Amino acid sequence: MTSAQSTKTRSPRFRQIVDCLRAPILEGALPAHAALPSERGVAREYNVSRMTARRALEAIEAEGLAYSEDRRGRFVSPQRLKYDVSKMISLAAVSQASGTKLEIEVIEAKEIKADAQLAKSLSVNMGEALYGYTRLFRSNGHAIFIETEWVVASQFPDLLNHDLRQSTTRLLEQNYNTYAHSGDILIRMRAVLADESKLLGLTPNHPGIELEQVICDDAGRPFCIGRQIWRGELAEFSARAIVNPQEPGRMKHSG
Amino acid sequence: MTSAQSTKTRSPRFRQIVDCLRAPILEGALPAHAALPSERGVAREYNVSRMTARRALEAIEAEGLAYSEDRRGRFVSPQRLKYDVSKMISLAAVSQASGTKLEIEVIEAKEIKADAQLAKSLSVNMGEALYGYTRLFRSNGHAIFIETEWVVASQFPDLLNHDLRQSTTRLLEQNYNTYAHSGDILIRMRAVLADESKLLGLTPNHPGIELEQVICDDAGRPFCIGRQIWRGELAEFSARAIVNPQEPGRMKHSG
DNA sequence: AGCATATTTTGGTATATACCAGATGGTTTT
DNA sequence: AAAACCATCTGGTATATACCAAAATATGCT
Repeated sequence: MTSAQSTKTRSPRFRQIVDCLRAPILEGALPAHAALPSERGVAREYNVSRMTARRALEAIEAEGLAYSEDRRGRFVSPQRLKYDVSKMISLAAVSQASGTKLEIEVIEAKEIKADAQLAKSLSVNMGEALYGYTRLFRSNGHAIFIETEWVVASQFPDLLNHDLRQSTTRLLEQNYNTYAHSGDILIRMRAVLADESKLLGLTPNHPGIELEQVICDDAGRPFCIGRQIWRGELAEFSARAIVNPQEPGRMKHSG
Repeated sequence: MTSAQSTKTRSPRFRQIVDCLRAPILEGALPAHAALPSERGVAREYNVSRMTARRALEAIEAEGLAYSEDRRGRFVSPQRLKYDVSKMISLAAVSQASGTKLEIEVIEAKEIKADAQLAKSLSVNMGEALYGYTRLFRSNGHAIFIETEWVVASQFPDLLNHDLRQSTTRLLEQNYNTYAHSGDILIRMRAVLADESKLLGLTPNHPGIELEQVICDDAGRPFCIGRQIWRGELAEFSARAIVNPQEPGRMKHSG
């Protein structure tokens, strides 16, 4: 007979707790990175089992309002980082547009041989030597996304001896006279993989957004492939699309 | 003493099950919408508790490989639907580009008064009459995203009496001589809300991708605001970015 | 102060059990 | 053939309990 009258079709208990937890965050009563109550704390406070408390906190996470760190606690998410994909092609845009300084840590940098997919994207033969490097991007020490880029080694000799903790676009401009002109971009949602989670300080299966880009020079030749995986709750992409006005002949309807 | 020797730091049990469940899906052994084993089924088969089985299946969901329907089961996800945001601004692109026919169901259509945000985006005064309509998009009966659009009522008189189960862009072109020229697009990840879940046939908190767009005419005047919420595992957005080559003066570095 | 050592707290994993309500499918009745 | 009924299966919710290992904190010692 526990709470008999109201057990009709009311929202589940954990969802009510979610509402209580959400309110102070949305009201701004809690600053970014402030600690949320622990699972056991919520369980005590609302007199539910720990698993129910956990489900409530996980829902808050799913809404992007908080993130969890293993064996540390849950914390209020900072603001999203806006990335204008049509203004600039690399991270300089992110860093400038949002007024946020991005810290870059080089995770790995090595020479590899192009597999089928990379070879095709970069218009080179399979087995061609490529430079590949993986970097972790943070803002105020808070991990945001991981990026791996590949370029043709012969085109950018000695690239890996440069300081990779800067905008790649700029680096290639200043040292190799190669300018980014256009880029094809692909955005999709996927879960963060196990190895990526470790770098991002997340638990596996955290929802993320993958961004792939092929960067081309003035001649339309691709010279750089990039693949980013963002913490989903921190990503925000903007773009400006222009419907081709010079080419209305393609319209086919008879009206 | 249950499985003593191997309890060092190996991956958790549910993750091993995930690997087993994932394999046949990735190999294509299971067609789209094929049923996965039930939670109780997995629990029996792998000799784990139902909650552990559930966690494994939820992980498969998080990876976008399957979706669940309440009290029906879990099923293999179909292919993603590609949406080129830079080619065209409305759904005609989706429908054509992917070669998939989209079924459109009108959920709601009514006249409202512009709130502060809508008024600002559409460059009209607050309280101005708008037409707002919500449509559900499916492919082969499978819900993919919900879209709500708002237009200025006085600009498109009688709009709601037209058949809204078609491309809005086309409708406005043919009947009101208004052509989409450019659009600002915003993409971000967020959980699917409760009311949206019902329409999409999902459980709340399903990870989704929100796409907002402001569509402008040749004169740069905004005439339509659209907001879509996609099932995250089904969305894939592409874009072509072109770095402005006529305007290199903005570069500020001293090199 | 600086260091090493316990203790507590935390999220993650896992089991066992229980009930609910909608969906499903087979059976019976009309 | 259509409608009504019913047992079964399903995912969703919820509790109670237990252990692990890493992180944070407190404690004691030098």
